[in-house]
Amino acid sequence: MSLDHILLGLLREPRSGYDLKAVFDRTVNHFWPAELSQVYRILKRLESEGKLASRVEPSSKGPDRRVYSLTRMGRRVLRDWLSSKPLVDDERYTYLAQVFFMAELNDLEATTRFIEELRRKRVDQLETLREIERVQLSSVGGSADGLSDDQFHQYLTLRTGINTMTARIAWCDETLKRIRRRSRAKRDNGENTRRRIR
Amino acid sequence: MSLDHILLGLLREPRSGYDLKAVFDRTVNHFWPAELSQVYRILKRLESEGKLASRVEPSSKGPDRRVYSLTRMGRRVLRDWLSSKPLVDDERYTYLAQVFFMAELNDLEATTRFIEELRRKRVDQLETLREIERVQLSSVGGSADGLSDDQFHQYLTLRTGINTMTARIAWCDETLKRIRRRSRAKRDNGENTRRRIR
DNA sequence: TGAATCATGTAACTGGTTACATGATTGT
DNA sequence: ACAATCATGTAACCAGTTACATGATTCA
Repeated sequence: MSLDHILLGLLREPRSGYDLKAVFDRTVNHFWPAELSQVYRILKRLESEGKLASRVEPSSKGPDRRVYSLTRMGRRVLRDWLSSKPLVDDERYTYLAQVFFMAELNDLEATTRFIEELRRKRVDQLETLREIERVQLSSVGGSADGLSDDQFHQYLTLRTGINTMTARIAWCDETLKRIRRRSRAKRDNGENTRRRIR
Repeated sequence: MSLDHILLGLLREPRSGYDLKAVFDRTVNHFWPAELSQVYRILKRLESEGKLASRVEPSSKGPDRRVYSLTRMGRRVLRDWLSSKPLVDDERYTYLAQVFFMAELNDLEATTRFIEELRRKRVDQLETLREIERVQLSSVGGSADGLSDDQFHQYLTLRTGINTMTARIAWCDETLKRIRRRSRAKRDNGENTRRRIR
């Protein structure tokens, strides 16, 4: 149901589905990616539920646009959702499932390569977030103090992305260290064993 | 497709759906929760795809059990998946969507209460993870060095949970601080404005 | 005797993705 | 002429949840 509310939130200004998708990609994408097809379906349903109203407008460029705006009911639903408790979702991480079973490969170097590759992806993601942060802060003079209330709340969501991404990179580093320590211990142990056997 | 592979992973020892669910809840639950109904459906499909084989056994307690085990193909599929690149999923956070639009309430104290409530949930989750860590480490003498290869990889997934949860709690604290700073600035500013108006 | 646990499964629904269909306008 | 962008939508599929049906065994 959350995409519903995100769309209501973004529609505090009237927009078309196509516009909405563009705004989406620039703003909430980092914690809620969405496909255009899904956006259109939900807009339609929200209108049938009375939370949105739409009118068709000619476009300056390309075909007619269907522009949606909040109804009184839509705004009420949005505010009720904002006033509710923090909604914490289940989280699923495929790559952790891979790590969990990776002993099956019986190859600590494979695990190392895996973590290194993951680290690269995470560094990329962090850089993207930091870039957005830079743009956002520079538009208000470089300090978070200059943000409007709206911008401030949006900025907070960016900060948590940066925080967790940093923690994940730290986990990669911690993990690589643990693997090295383990490999060392194994090698030493192996040598001792061999020596004893001879 | 990940639940598929997780089940294959857990089935390195033959088990029934019911057993599997119990193991699930004790082990991979923190990064991949699953419902029993879903487990049964996927086991059935994996068997029809030739990745699992099953036989019915009488139970010591209750009705007959259908015990699944890996086929050669199942093991190959598991190993291929483990050998592939880290699979990083989209992440969706409803509570961040709430924060993102929360300026609509025009009430920084509401945001404060929201973050405090969230912090409490996160502290609970962290405590759960730490408890699992304690149990796991104490079973091998308190140090990660005593873990088997399998246990070691499993322990790593626990560590990332602990890391990110800690980062999220830090974000709550950082956020509460930012809000206080902002409220102070607003109050001071408001007083100045009022004074100037009079 | 009745609750808890063991055990397997189906059906209806939900929220998402990918692929496809259609077509106008703008700039090279 | 053709690619890029603007613009809206449908259909098929997929992975998950919730609710329900069924029934055996064990223990208080």
